[in-house]
Amino acid sequence: MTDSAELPAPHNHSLCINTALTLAAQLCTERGVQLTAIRQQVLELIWANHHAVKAYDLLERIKPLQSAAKPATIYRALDFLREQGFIHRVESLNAFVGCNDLKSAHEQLLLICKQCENVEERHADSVMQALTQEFVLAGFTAHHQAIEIHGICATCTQSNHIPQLV
Amino acid sequence: MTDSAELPAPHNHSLCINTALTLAAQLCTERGVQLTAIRQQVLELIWANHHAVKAYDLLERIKPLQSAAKPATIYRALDFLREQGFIHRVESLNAFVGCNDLKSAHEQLLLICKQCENVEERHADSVMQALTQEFVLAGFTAHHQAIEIHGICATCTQSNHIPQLV
DNA sequence: ATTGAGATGTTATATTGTAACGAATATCAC
DNA sequence: GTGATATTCGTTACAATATAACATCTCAAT
Ligand SMILES: [Zn+2]
Ligand SMILES: [Zn+2]
Ligand SMILES: [Zn+2]
Ligand SMILES: [Zn+2]
Repeated sequence: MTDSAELPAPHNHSLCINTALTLAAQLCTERGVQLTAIRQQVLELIWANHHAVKAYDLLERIKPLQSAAKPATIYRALDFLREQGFIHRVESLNAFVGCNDLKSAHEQLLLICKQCENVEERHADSVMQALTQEFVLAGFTAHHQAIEIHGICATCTQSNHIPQLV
Repeated sequence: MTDSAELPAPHNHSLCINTALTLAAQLCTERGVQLTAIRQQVLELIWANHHAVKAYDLLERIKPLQSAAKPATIYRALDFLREQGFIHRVESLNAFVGCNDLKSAHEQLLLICKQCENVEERHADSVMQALTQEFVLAGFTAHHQAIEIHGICATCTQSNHIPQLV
C-alpha cells in the first residue's frame, strides 16, 4: 500500500503508523504510564501523514471519535505524548509531528518542506557534535534543542524538474 | 555605565543599543527604506536588554510614546525589522530579540537561558557547515534556519555556584 | 467500601497573530 | 508646486493558539 502524493518519498506508510503505535504502546507499558484511547487516537492522527499537524486540526479530526473533545483534551494528550518522547513540537509552525526514533533519546533536527509540508527528522551526529562544541565554548549548559530548517525537500525538488503530465 | 544584573555578562549595554540603532538607520538609508518613528522605537524597546520580548509587551511599552498603538502597529514594525534583518524571531518563545550582527547575512543560532532569560546569538561556522552537509545528504534545499538551544548560560552557571550574600 | 492518583469533562479566559479597509504621509515625475 | 503613486499608519474586527481552574470520573490498592 504505497502512498505517493504527499510523502517524503514513496513508502509504505502503514508501516510508519504501525511501528509508531506499537512501540508507543510497548514503551507505555514498560514505563507504567497509560496510553489511553484519547492519547492513542491523537498519536494515530498525528501519524496520518508526515506533515506537522496543528492542535486545532487534531481537535476537529478527533471529534468523530471523542465527541466531548475540547482544546484541553488535545493539549493534554499532546503534553503526554511529548513527555514520553512520542512526538515533537515544531516550534516554528506551532504544530506537532511524530518522532521517528522512539528507541533513542535525541534532540530534534527537522527538515520542513515549504511545498509538500512534510517534516523529515534527521539525527546528525556531526551537527550535534559541532553544536556541543559551541555550547562548551560559550559556557552554556544545554537542556533542550530545536533545530528547524525550512526549505524544499528532495522529492519536491525532483518533481519540480519533471514536466507535468496534466 | 555597566549594567550587571541581567546581562549576558557585565558590559556596556548603551553601546549595544547605540550600535544597533545607528547601523539600522544607516542600512535603511542605503536600502531606501524608512526607519519611521514607530519602527525605531520598537527596535529600541527590543534592545532594552538581551531578553526575548513578546509582541504584546512591546505594545504596552510603546503606548506611552504611541498612544494609538494597536497589535497591528507592533506586528507591522516587527515584520519590517525582520525583513531588514534587524531582529530575529525566537520561534520557541514567540518572542523577538535584536540581531547582533547586522553587517552579515546569517542564520540564527540562539542560546536561550532559562534562568536569566537572556538570548545570546552565535555564529558558528562549524555548526552551519555540518548542517549544510546534512541537507545536501538529504537532497534538501534550505531557505531559512532556526537553531534554538535552551539551557543555562555561563553567567548564571557561575553565579549559581557562588553563595548568595543575602 | 474507602481512598487516592490519574485522567477527563467543562467553562472560561489568556495569549498570539491577521484581515480588511480607509486615512494619512512620503515620494517622484512632470 | 501639482497630481499620481506607493508606503505607512489608524482602526475595527476577528482568527488561531494555548492555559487556568475546578468538577467529575475511573480504577486500582488498601
Ligand atoms: Zn525524534
Ligand atoms: Zn517537499
Ligand atoms: Zn543575527
Ligand atoms: Zn542566564
